[in-house]
Amino acid sequence: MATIRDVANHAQVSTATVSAVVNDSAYVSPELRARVLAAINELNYAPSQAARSLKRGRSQLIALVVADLANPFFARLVWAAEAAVAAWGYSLVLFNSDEKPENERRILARIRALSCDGIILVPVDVISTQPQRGSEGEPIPTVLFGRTVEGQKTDTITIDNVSAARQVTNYLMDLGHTRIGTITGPLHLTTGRGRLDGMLEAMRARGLAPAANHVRAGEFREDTAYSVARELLTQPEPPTAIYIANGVMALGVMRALVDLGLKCPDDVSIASTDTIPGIGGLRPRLTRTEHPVIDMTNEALRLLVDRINRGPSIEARNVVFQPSLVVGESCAPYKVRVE
Amino acid sequence: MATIRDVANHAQVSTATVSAVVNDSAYVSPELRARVLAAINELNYAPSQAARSLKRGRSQLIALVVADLANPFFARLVWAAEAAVAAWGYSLVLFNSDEKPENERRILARIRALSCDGIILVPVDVISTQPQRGSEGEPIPTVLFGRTVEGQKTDTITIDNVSAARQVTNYLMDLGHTRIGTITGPLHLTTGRGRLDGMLEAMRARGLAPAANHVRAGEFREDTAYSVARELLTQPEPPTAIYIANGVMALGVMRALVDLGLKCPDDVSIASTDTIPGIGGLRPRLTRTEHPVIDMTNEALRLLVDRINRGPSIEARNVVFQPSLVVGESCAPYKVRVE
DNA sequence: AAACACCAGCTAACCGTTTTGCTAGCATTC
DNA sequence: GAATGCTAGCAAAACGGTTAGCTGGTGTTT
Repeated sequence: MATIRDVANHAQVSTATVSAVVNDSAYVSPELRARVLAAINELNYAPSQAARSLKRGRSQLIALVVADLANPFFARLVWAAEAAVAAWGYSLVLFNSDEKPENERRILARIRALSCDGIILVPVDVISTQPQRGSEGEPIPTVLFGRTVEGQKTDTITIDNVSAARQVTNYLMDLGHTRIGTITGPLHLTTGRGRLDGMLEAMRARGLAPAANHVRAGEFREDTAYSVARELLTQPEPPTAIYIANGVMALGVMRALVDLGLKCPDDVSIASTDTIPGIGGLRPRLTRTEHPVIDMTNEALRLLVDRINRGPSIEARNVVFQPSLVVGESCAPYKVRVE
Repeated sequence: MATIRDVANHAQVSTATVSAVVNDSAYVSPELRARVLAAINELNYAPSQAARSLKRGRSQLIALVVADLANPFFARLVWAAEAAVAAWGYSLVLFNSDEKPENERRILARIRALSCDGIILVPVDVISTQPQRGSEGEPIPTVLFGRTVEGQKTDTITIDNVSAARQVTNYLMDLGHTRIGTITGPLHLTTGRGRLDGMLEAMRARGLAPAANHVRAGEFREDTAYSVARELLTQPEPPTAIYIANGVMALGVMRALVDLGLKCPDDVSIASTDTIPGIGGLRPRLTRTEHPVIDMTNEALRLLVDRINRGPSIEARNVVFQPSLVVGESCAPYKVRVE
């Protein structure tokens, strides 16, 4: 393609002038500006991002690293992030760590090589929550999304997981349920841990606690949740209500119910934190918390771009979003079961 | 970060030697190689992708442009593409044209500026199916995905839409249905057009045709399909079976059924081309065709990388995948309706 | 009219790689 | 021992932009 020099020759000006026109970085007389623009048009010139990156040390690339691209929650994040990134004039480079620390390490090295200007990271490994050093030695601007570790020096965007779980659990208890089971996510993640903690806390506040065999690990996965739900519901004294830690697992539980011949909410009440897009169209509608993914993503980008422009001097900011309870038809008041 | 010169100084060799070691592009004595590797390690050196891109004219970036990132079908494509792109040693830059030609134009310009090595494009506009000229003047290697126009000079990966529609329609007719309605996609897309054509063709082969008011445009969207399905089913003589052109719309139709108090498959049979992930867990299971998205994506990348390496000389290849019918419980044999 | 300020536009250095000659040292051959 | 071939490693020129610093022409001030 045409280079800046071709344009300069064609318009009878210097490359500096062409650059000034392209970037609006200095005054150029209307006459020359017109000549340059004409030449650009005629030669179909577009500046090489590679050359720019090299000289400026900025690539106009923002990396998004998600922990599980197959999960609709993250798919939605990707969707929102693409739009936000484009709106700020960057391009989105997408990576999937697939919940594997070794992938994450490889990806972060690649991001460094690409000299991405910023990272939105759903961290898998604790190590990765430490700032990544970039090509200048100072850390690459990073926003951790969704998950954190305590005492973070990085900007973070999170949801109040404890509150989410508390809201849902309170709702179930308000309906009279006391024998409540739960299917949790991985407890080494703040999303998994916090949601279990919130549930336990809410029950404790009313002098309750789930039976030990009513607390099961579902790994945030549909198929695991399916089999765990079967176990949970086929034991001698099954829970009358189940709190499920995320939307994908709720789908698995619904499936288990149908396959076990159980009716929701007649036989068992189901409620979850987090949802999956499209599930809104299904019946019974799930009682769940909704997370403002779009707002969270936009805020993540606002923080990130701000940090890119203002450097590491400013304080780390931790923004916590509040989930909201959306009541569907998947929960019924507790009634003594007729055997 | 450390540059190649830092490494060269530190190891007491020239930059050329460091380059040779890093790229394995020339013989370097074991002794020097060891010194260089040690220096690289010590300085935590990683080559700048920007400088490489500039010099080599290759960026190791592959662009994926999808038409609608909110659609689970494309979300799945993104998931598969990220993995395939990484496996070939590239990074994925993601764009969403949101079905808007003007976005697509902007995106293609951006891709050119980034000097991406290849493009996987779900085209929105006919214009965009013409090859994009890159920084050397020759076209950027491109694979069109899912949709095409006839007489294409570009590599394409498609599904046999006509066959998909035919399979589903035949299945419905085998069950005895003759009054079959359909909710179509946009007819200017080959995916929309082909599926309608396949349905009409299958019916014509048995001397049938859908009533004019039983053919409705659903725009491949959940909400549109919902309202269109309501119209379709509340008219005087509703269809006894509906063929739906994609998975997202099937979800909308299911929702409409529930809201109208109709039972599937007792009151109306539902079948679709294409599905959405996660829908497999729901009841009744949808009768539909499944599209081998992962295979299609892997093949797309194989073609793309091959074209990147071998240039524009080789013939354009058009690979057509076959969908397969998956029978669920959403269809019942036709029976005379008891009014 | 001399001195000066101002500024549009140019020249050239630089960003960090890759790669094309080139050099110099050694081994082989007559 | 001179001529030749071979090759490991180097110096330096790109790649296509950005930008600091310079130049020379114009306008203003005294």
